[in-house]
Amino acid sequence: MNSFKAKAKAQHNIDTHDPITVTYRHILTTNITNKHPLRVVALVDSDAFYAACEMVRLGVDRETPLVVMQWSSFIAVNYPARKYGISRFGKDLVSVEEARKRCPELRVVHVATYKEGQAEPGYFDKPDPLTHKVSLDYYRRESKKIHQLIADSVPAGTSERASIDEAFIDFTRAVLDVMLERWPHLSKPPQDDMDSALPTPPPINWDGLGHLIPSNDGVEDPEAFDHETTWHDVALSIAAELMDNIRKEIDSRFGYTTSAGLAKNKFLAKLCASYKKPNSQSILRNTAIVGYLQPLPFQKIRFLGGKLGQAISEEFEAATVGDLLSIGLGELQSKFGDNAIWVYELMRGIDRSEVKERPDQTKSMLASKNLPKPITRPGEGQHWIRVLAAELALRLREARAETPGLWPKSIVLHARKGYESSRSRQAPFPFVQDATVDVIAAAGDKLWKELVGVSWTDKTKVSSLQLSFTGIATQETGQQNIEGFFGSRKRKRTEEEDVEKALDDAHDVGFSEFTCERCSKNIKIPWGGKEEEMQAQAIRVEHEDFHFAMDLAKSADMATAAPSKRPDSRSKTTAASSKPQGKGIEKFFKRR
DNA sequence: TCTTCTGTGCTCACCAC
DNA sequence: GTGGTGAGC
Ligand SMILES: Nc1ncnc2c1ncn2[C@H]1C[C@H](O)[C@@H](COP(=O)(O)OP(=O)(O)OP(=O)(O)O)O1
Repeated sequence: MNSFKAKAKAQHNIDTHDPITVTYRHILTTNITNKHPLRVVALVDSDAFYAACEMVRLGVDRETPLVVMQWSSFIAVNYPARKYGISRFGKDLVSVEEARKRCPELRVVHVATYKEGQAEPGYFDKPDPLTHKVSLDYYRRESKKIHQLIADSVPAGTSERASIDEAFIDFTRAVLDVMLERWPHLSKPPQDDMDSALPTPPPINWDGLGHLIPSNDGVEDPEAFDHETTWHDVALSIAAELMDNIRKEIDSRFGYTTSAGLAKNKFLAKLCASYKKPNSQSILRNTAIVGYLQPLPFQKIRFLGGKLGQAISEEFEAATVGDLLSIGLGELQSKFGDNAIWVYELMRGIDRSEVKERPDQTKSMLASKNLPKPITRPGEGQHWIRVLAAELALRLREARAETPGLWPKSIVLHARKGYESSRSRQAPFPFVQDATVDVIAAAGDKLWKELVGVSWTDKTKVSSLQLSFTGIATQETGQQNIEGFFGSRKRKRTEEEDVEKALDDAHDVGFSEFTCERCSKNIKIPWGGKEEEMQAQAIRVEHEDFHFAMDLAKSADMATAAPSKRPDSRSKTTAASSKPQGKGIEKFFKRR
């Protein structure tokens, strides 16, 4: 209930979010900043996104409980399934079997995987992590469709892709447009005085606009809960209408339900989006901000979950945002340096960060594989690099189909040995007509040798590999020539041959053969069942090992001859000397 | 569902050199 | 530009 009262308002200035006088200038300005008094930001989040994607793909009913698995863990659990106590993090419920026992009608879907380095991913009931590689491509594509629809539904440049299933929208511009359309007199300031205050705002009917987070700000008098309507509330209600329309459109067009939060800035929008889920939206009026924040344990807030939050909590014996409100800025600064202002403001719901449009295309593309059974032979590495290359080839091809000029600047290979942190090597990725598996794998192999070649021993175990493209952008001039990039290669392959070969890799029947990149030799491999596949793989790995050994001999010579690259320049610039312990509090920005 | 937590597979931002 | 880290979904 929100009665429209004409009582004189008592301005309390302690509350930063108090109504400030909104003028005609505010309504008519074309320059909307993050300080605009009617600023409204929304955060939209798809409900149980991967699970929703699979429900759409399989055409299952909305009420069907469904989980998405990645190996043996739940990566997404839809809301019907959550009712059975199945959760992503459940410690009392870990196995699919248990989940099925609790919920017999549960649909269980494993994410798509590449089997044995095939050219395209497929769905398997119980893929083997030793031989398969996860593909998240479908979710990225669905995400893109949703973001495109959002971007097309709001003024240009007012939406931001925040993650695979989240987007921010700055509704301020759109809201002002609606206001002027709905109340034309707002464009005519009395006596042409742009700085005169707007008339009293109209009453608002919040019905159907979402969940209003209560304005319970700790005041005892129930009358005090009933705050007067402000122009910012009007702005929120209009944004809520717009948001609701967009959410309905996402649902009817693509079948995805979403939840949204609406508030005066990004931080608060994100925070209130989770107030009520799923398929719902929540509204945080300025009068409700303090009340909503106060009981919140601040260590749940972004960036405060780690050491900084822990340090603050110990220093001030505080747990909630409310506990911290009594700490002055000076005191906070004396203990926590530059971050103090940012923390101080956040605790008060202040966040000036802008909603900024991000290019649709990501700047990097990563294909990675954790190796449950670490590899002990370099040839196995080449096998997995080929698998990763196949995925990158497909994804780059997709991206280029949409944006033809796209090309990555560099290719990077990361490898983790045992429990050490991972090491990487990168190289330019010169333009070729078509990014085939072969071209990418060859570049990856080269990096693989640089990375582990000279240092490979009997005891070397590589437990993780990541191959990625970085600096993906539409191509500018230059670097059209690949001649000499793969020095050892004699024969120049045509694009058609490359495509053909990539397809062969996946689809040949009976007895197959592969052409070795290095020696151009055609090597026969069995094809057919699981058994044959394993044999084929063994042959491939064997052959790769052979080349690797040859290279090793070569590069070992080179290493002793020219130690310019990488011998032990490491040992000098490590730990003690290199890190100035982070300036100020930056060292606290490490989780856990 | 609702004491945010796992490990895996991502993307991005930032830092030192 | 290269290589490493941290943060979040
Ligand atoms: N740590 C992770 N590793 C891999 N994938 C993740 C991880 N966290 C989240 N995802 C994926 C699966 C999720 O469906 C998708 C969106 O994440 P998120 O928004 O946090 O949860 P959700 O969409 O599954 O549920 P909710 O409805 O609560 O938002 O991203």
